Amino acid sequence: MIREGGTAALSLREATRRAGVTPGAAYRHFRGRDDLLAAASRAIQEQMTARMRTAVPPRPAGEVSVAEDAAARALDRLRGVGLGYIGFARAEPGWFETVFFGAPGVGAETGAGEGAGEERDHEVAPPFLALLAALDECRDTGVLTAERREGAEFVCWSAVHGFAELVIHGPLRDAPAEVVDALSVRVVDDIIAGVR
Amino acid sequence: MIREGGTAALSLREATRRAGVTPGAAYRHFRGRDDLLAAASRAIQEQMTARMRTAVPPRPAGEVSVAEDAAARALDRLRGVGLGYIGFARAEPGWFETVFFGAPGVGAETGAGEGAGEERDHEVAPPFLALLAALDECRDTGVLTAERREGAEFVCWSAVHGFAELVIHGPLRDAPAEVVDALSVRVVDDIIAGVR
DNA sequence: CACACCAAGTAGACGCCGTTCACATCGGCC
DNA sequence: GGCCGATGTGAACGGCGTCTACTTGGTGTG
Repeated sequence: MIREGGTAALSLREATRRAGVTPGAAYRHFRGRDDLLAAASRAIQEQMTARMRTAVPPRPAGEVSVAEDAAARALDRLRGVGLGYIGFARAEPGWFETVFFGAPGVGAETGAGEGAGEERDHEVAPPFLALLAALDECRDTGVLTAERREGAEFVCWSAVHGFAELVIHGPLRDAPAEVVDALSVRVVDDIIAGVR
Repeated sequence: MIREGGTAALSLREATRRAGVTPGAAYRHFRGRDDLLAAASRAIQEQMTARMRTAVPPRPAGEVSVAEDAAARALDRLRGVGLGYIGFARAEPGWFETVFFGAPGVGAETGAGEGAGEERDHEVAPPFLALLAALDECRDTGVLTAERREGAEFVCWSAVHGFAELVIHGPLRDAPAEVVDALSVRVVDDIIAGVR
């Protein structure tokens, strides 16, 4: 349901209907619609990281790792993470909409959890972890100084996520695919240049 | 209602209730809830551009415009647009959420309008226009080459909009204000560096 | 073996929502 | 003076999320 129609299209009643069950049964497994949405969001994030992993080709078997090659590989990985993120958003806009946006409303009413043992949802999202790893690799291979590494994840994530939204909801909504392709690499390359 | 609670908090019934009127009356002025939301979005965008205009200090009265100064002023204006955008998103997250995201669902079912004279909503948003103007000024003053100017609006908008989302919904949700302040200028400066 | 127990599901209700339709009302214009 | 269009009303329909009391079927234990 999320896949076609986005977050708003997730209906608890419709979900139970498809499961061949009455609406009340859902409350045996989820605290409510929001909880169901959060569970879906987690499932989607796994798919997303998997896709981002396959988007960047695995390191070639040759072990001739001159420092220069290691740096180039780190840069390629960083580009792959960014382009993979954008690619996922374009391929599955409904899923994408849910991932980083689904759970909390705009109000700050998330405080005052019920129990004490409540595990907060503040664990870092897997796709964000992939970005962190790529940036660390850039620092370790000398592509990024330690100073420039600091906070770079926010700059990179901002640009890539913002572009994804631009393509899905914004003025690039119905631009031809080749234009979006070209702009994708432009955004990723420019942001990497700016962050170095 | 949108201001506190975001897009989802806009209820047509509640709106008519506050207006002291029955729900049906709304349909004399709007085609439905989506149309009301679109009207609200337009109103918000005007407020947003006004705020972005005041965020960048007006040009000093001195008319000693060496080319160098004109370039510096163009750069300042570009920074101001970016920081104003982020500032608006932080000050009014509910409004912000609606502006670039309110109207269409994720599906592409916007086609097949009813009448022939239907004016499409593809007119460019005013805050985006402010960005275009700032970038043009950068080109005219030599800050940006004509080649680099091409498509730069998408790179800039991506970074700034993405950062705003990061602050509102993402891992920077409850970061202290000073950290967000510092990261804001980092993002804006890095993206300008990358785009040049 | 029998029994208590508990997870899972059901039936039905409540209040909110968006939307529609037939009907009232009231002001301005020919 | 009578018409008409804009505006609002009242009631209804179906869908939604959520809650509560009640049934049921399997499982582990005395």
